[in-house]
Amino acid sequence: MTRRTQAERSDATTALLITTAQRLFGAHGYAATSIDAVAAAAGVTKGAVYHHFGGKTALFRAAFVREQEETAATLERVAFEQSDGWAALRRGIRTFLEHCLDPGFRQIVILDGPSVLGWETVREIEYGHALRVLLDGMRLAQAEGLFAEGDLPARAQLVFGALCEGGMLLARAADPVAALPGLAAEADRLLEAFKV
Amino acid sequence: MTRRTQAERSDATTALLITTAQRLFGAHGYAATSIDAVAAAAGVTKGAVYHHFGGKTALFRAAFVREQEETAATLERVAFEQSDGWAALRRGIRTFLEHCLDPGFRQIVILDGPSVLGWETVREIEYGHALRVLLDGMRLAQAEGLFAEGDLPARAQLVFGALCEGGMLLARAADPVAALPGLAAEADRLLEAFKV
DNA sequence: AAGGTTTCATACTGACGGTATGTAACTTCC
DNA sequence: GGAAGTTACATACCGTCAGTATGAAACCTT
Repeated sequence: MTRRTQAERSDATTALLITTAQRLFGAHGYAATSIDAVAAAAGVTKGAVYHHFGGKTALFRAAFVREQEETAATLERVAFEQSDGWAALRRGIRTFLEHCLDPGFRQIVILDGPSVLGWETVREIEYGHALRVLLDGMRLAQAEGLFAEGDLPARAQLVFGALCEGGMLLARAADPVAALPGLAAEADRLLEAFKV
Repeated sequence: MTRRTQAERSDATTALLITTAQRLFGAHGYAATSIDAVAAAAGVTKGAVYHHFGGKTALFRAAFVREQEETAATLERVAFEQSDGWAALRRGIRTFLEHCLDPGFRQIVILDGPSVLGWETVREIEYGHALRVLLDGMRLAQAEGLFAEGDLPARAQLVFGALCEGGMLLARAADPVAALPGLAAEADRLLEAFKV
């Protein structure tokens, strides 16, 4: 093997483990995925996992954070393309719903996340990613005079909960692509509740 | 022990197991609760559990259904006291949020349910209980001409998702009793989105 | 009351999360 | 540039727990 620094070795293994964990946890769920399975799929053994992560929960948390990072990045990208805060919110809703068509995202973030990490931890992470983007959009819309006064964090949370349900609903639809517009319309309507 | 019929023995043990499972799953979560622990707390052994239930998941499912039954009963009771469909919906929202102050309900229904049973199963059960009451309320309000046309099941689902988030938010508040009115107001506002 | 069925207890197996310990790869210091 | 020490991993092992097999006790049928 070519000579690598410790940092390179460590980073490569860690990154590979997170990617592998994301794939397996996402495909089969947390409970049905053993640490040995993740390690084997990554070409290492359990020892490596426990060297880099505190335990199975910590490994899952890393995969969860990765999902959140990817989601937030996508949301921010499409939001920036919009002209005003309100358009960004509407576009974000649609994008989030589409994002829920990824089975791995649904399994890790929506289904297993709260159970494995607890609600507090999940929301803490989301406040730094997907939920932050939503809240930023609401703040922007409010600054533009389009959004009613009120408890914005709570409001964002409620809408976020509705969107997660919408995403699951969409994924179960016989034809998700066809179901998206109608569902997005209902979600948009939810948002209208807070229009000034 | 006094002589009992088989049906009495069976029903008594089953009921006791469900109640005990509800308590332990609710207090410590699904993963941290062993079948042996439930059996011991109910004064029987694992053999009895596996005689009456297909496995740990089936036992949890029974506890989940029980939670739903209790929730739906409470919601229906308060809804019947209201004068019209819209008032019933508003009262139901408030009652559901209060119901989320029960840690066992949050743990079993909101946190562990989707992960353990899967989203399909959870929603199937909820469609026969809590979600059905919400949908009935929406249908009633619509029949009274107060509720806008649209995909009611999807709408109920979205609102339900928002309410679950609201319930978790409420439970985390430093003073839930004080936080309830504000949160209920935000949730009510969500509902206003569908007012004609 | 004898034989059959239901209800449950006991004994056991395999899988898996986690730990302890050993070893190879890399870094630091002389 | 080699010894000493640290980091990155592998291997072996333990405890826990879901699930199964088997047997005994309670109940039912005739």
